Amino acid sequence: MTRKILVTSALPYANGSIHLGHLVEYIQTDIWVRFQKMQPKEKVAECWYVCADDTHGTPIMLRAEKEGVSPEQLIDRVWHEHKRDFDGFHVGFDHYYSTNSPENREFASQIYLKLREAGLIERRSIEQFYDPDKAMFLPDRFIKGTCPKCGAKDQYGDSCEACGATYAPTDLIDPYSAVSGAKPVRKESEHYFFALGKCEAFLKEWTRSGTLQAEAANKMDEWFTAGLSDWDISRDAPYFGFEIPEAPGKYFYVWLDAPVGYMASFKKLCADKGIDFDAFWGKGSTSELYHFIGKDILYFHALFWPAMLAFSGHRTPTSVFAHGFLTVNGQKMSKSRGTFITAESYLKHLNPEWLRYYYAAKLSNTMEDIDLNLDDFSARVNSDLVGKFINIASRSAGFIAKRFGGKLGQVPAGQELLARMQQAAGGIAELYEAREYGRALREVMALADLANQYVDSNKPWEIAKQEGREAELHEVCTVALNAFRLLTLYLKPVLPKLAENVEAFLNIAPLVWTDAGHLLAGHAINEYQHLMTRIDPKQIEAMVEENKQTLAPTPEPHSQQRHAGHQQQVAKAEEAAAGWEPIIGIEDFGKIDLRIAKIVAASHVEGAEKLLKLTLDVGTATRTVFAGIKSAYKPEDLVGRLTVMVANLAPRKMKFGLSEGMVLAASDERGGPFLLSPDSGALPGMRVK
RNA sequence: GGUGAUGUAGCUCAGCUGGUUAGAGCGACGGAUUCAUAAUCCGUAGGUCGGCGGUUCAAGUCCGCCCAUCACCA
Repeated sequence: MTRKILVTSALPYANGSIHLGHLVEYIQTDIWVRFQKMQPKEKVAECWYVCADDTHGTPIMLRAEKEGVSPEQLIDRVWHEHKRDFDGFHVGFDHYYSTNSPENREFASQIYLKLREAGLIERRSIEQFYDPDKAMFLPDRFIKGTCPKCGAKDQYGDSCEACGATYAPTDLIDPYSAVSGAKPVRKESEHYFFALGKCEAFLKEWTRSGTLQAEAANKMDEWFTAGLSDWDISRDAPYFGFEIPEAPGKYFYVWLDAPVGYMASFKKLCADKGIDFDAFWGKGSTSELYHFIGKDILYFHALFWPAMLAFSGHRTPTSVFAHGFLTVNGQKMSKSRGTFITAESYLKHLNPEWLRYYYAAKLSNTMEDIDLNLDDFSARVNSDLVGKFINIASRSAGFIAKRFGGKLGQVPAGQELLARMQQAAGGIAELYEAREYGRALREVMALADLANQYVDSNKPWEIAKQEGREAELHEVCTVALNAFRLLTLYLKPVLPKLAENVEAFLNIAPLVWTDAGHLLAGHAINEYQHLMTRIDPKQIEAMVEENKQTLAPTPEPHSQQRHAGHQQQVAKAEEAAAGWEPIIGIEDFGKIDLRIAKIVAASHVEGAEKLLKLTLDVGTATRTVFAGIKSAYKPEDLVGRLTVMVANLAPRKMKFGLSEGMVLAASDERGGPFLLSPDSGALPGMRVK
């Protein structure tokens, strides 16, 4: 069966730089595509890889305004930056486009009209916050105000970064527009909705028939259980995007036209290369369509997108491949720790293929997060790539050049090592196909170990000193270089640039998978030049240092909307502005009755994630308090110790019982909570002031 | 708060439907070697498989509770 394959990576948003988190996805996809392109035409007739910048939405509009340029100018500049970064990492798109293209406008409109015809578009009015100064509606993230729970100032409209509470923007105290500072007003507007609920039967069917990852299927079940709600697909002017047909002043929400960008990008490629578009996107198409995405945007790609396609007369994706997030040194990427590393700065200091190899070594077909441990990174790359793999060529090539005029000898029929390595081609191919790159590379490195053992046991350096053993020496080095060629072939999807250099060294045509079926003999090769250097830890240090940022006191608002593969997972607490709570007078402080309390009993609370139940002796009375300190303290360690409590806090009814006050503890992103303790001598019931 | 996932040697990870003394790579340590931009080869040590309890003839593998990390939803 001949396969025709179209592959996409999610569309990066055009308001930020590409960073190492994004690259997990593009490298994962690129490896898969390169593997497919190495297959013979009888197996894989065509394999195309397209992507584009995701360019619409409020954040882009406002950022352009802030920079004093038009949105078009902004997205044009970012496109070039993104393209440069992807090229730098050898991500080989067949076409990299923009969602702000005529093709995309056409497809988005067309799909919308088809959905409307199918009765899946509904209109109704909703009330939202509106900025009267800027004359625009405000997304939740652009409304700030005081947290209704803890009173922290300047919190976003969806959640508080100080206390973690979540709420609706309408709950904020003294809300203001993050754009103009004006007090937002409530205003009604008509919105367009995609009736996802009506697609439920189809989606359940699609989920079952598609080859979704097990974890993704679980997620889908969760969503089905929760019920599918309508999707708001329109935004009011001013909005940078496409106007909805026959709806003046209404624009497609950026997430509607973003995935459509896959089609638009491919359409343009078709025009350039004469490819049959409908063979890939038409209803009933027998070609394969795969979307590589981050797990955070599964909802869009496994629910909205297939529904949009199915009810607008298109084929649905063959599969959606979701991957996990990237952590660096076991933690979320952090600007202050210097682990929020941009593609650009990585390329300034390090070799892109090191990262490609390391990611590949960590990747599987699951949605699990992967960790970039910088120490492990250099140890692994140096050991595997330079120590094991490159070393095989380096230790054999000299003899061929010096003793045999740069010409390979013969390989005896049935040579054991090479036969074994050749036989591995099928298994390794299956692992690549299944996106089990980590396993694939483990196999390849096991073969590299065998090759080194072969050289070691045949000791060419000894043979070389003995007269009359030239033929033996020639054979050993020829076998070793053939082993090296096979290893290069197996690593080529991961290390395309290195493979190219090896092909030049061995003086051979670009390697394809079927080349595993034959060996090189009596062939003239070129002089060996070192193919890869080791990582110097200083390079990593320099890169991390360069990425360390002093955080601005007032961070600019950023969009919560996640688009394609945008792992914008920077540790949150750092983004919170540092600032003192409102200044109060002594009389205000006097209202707080702080007392020394002795913990006489402490226990876990069934079903509570963070709470411990404390019984406090405050001298004249006993109080029950639920404290969110479970993460830091064991109940048995607390009994008997003294701490400080707010004795006159209004009792609060909680799910688990009545909490009569609170105990004091310190914490921030560096740790905690740490319970307060008085110096010795203090007794239960004493007032703290 | 709800749901899902993860937690196995110093590090990064394998361990399928429960079944002999729990594995690999890297690192560490000891030896060998010198062809190779200190690479390679041989060997050694390291784990109460997050914790507690349960089911079973038998549990890293199943169940419950707890702890930790992460994600999604509200």
